[in-house]
Amino acid sequence: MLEERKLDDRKLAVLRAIVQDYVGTEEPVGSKALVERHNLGVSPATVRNDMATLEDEGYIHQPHTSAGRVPTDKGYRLFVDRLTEVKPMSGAERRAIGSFLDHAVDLDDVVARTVRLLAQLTRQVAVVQYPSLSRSTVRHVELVALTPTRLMLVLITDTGRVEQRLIDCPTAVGETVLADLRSRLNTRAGGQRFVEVPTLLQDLPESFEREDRGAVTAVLSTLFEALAEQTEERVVIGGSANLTRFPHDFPLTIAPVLEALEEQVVLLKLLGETGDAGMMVRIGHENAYEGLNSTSVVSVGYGSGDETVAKLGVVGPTRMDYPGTMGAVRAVARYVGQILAAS
Amino acid sequence: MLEERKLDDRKLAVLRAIVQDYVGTEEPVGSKALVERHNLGVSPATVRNDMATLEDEGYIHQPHTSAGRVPTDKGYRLFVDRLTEVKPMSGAERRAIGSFLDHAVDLDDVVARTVRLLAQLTRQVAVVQYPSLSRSTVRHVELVALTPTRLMLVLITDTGRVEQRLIDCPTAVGETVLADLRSRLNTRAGGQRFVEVPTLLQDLPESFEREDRGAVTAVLSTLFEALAEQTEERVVIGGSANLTRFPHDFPLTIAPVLEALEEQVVLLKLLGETGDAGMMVRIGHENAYEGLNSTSVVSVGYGSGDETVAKLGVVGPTRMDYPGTMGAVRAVARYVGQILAAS
DNA sequence: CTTGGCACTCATTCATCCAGAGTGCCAGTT
DNA sequence: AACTGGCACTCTGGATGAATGAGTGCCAAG
Repeated sequence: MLEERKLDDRKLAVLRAIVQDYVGTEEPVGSKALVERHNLGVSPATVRNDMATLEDEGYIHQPHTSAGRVPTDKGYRLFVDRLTEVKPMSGAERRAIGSFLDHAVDLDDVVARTVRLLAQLTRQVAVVQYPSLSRSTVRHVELVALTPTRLMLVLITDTGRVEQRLIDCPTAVGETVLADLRSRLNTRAGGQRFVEVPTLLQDLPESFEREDRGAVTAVLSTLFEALAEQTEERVVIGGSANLTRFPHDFPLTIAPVLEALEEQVVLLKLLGETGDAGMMVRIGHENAYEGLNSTSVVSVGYGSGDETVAKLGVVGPTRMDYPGTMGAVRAVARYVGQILAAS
Repeated sequence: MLEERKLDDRKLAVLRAIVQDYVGTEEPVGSKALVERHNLGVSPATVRNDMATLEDEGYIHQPHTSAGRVPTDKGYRLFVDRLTEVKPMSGAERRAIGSFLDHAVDLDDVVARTVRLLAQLTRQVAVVQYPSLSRSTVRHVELVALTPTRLMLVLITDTGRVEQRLIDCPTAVGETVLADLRSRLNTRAGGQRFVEVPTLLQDLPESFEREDRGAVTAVLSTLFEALAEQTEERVVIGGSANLTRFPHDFPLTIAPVLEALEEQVVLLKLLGETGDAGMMVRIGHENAYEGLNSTSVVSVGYGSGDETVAKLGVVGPTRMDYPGTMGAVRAVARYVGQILAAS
């Protein structure tokens, strides 16, 4: 509050112009070039005064005396928060996204195509988390008796995944018991979220005859195990070659980024910080992970309907086209959500 | 043959020395430095003559007049083939490999640790293929009639994987036919390798009544499909940050390499070229994929027992320490094989 | 066949210089 | 009070050029 009193509209316009120019040219931008390219309606000298203020406040920075100014992380932050809007994709771009993703044949393919597409659209490194199934629900549970003491459990999730397990029962299970168990499993667990299923089913053995409880327990523990495994999280990346498009800060900054990108844990944490609603932009030092201190991360959740099942985003230099990147990330996330909802 | 008549032992020694020095210093090596660092027992002038011959024959190359010499791909090839031995890992290194891999808890972990380890040992980019299941065998095939025209096929592999498919038959299938089919499937396909199953079963429909053949064919094609999917191959990479250790040829050569590493297809092809027995070294332009023309690939198969179930290797600059890299790759492959055999 | 000598070539390095972009400050104008 | 034009100053980046030195090819002699 106190600080911002000093920043009138024109100073903000100057900051916006600086960010835009710098993102375009990748070179420090001076007062003269600024008034030429943007009609600010004032002279370079005035802009210089504004720039001095902006520098005092820490929004821009001078690499060395008598060079132009470069936005700081703080400057980008202000730019993203207050000086710009997410740039929507053009109709043509949206159609391209659609037709590219529509050809996906299964979940793996959706993710693979998404990461590719995002990398191409933004010309940066794309990061896509596999739909976490902890929010997923159970569509159907099937039990098949292979032999009297050997069952097969088939779990079908609402995202269309099928998982099957073999179960060795301590005692033989009759056909009627099996049918009973099958129907109870589905009425109680069907449509429920994975995480809730164990709670909902824990007292199930009690409603069976004593001699069948061992078998029921075996089935349940196998089911819980399968559910737990389905929530395993995974991240895929793409377009890492785009890192080389910044010959500027080389290779000082690229190596740690590559390392970070190989660490599933780091990526999951990174994406995990994204709120369930809305887009997250982490600029430079705002990233907890040190190797990403000179990069920005734009990420957003996606999912079918209004539920977030996973996150996706891009990693690029702090000097990135924020409006465009945010637009691309949002558009892709929405489209992936639609695909998941449809299938 | 004809060419090599010109290369006496000393010339070969000179080539060896050039390769060794160049790998160490990353700088073109001249005649004087050569005689100083290796006791060749002759004067620089003599070495110069030898170098001229070597250059005529295409084994070394001069970046510009009055610079030292650099080995060509052909030179490295000769070096690898005839001038050096695989350098065995030291005892300490072998123990380190063992203790690192021994802590793996499951297959995913083995692969993840292997790729990490290989990247660290060689300080290059490691590539590890998941054990291919094309060598796996069928343990059991189960057929369950859900409705008269709807069957469920369950495939169990010797690695414990279970795959299940629904089949819609064109005609109803009687219980006796089903039992017959089930038993024939298991006697013929049980214990057999995936790849051989289609051949073994292709004439199966003929031994059934005409009206059941449609159903049998449907079952078979579903089974073949499931088998094919189980052999899906996957490759993981690690240590891509090591690419940045060569600020020399930057970023001209790094971008295509990163692109190649993201292409599963390219990597699978690359590793696929490795013979089942023995190590493969592909130097520079020997790599079919253009983006890898300035890199060398050292790869070898690994597996439990004497069977190769997959390949692993590293990608690095042509100017790499071949003996050391080959030693590391071989040692890791052997150890992974042992782990797989034990589990 | 080997060697020492020698003239020659070039990349690299360093210092110097110049041009240009950009700044901060100040005094004058609106 | 805010803006502007002018001015002196700073500093980078590119160009120029000379010195350096590593390295070569060739030749005549051992």
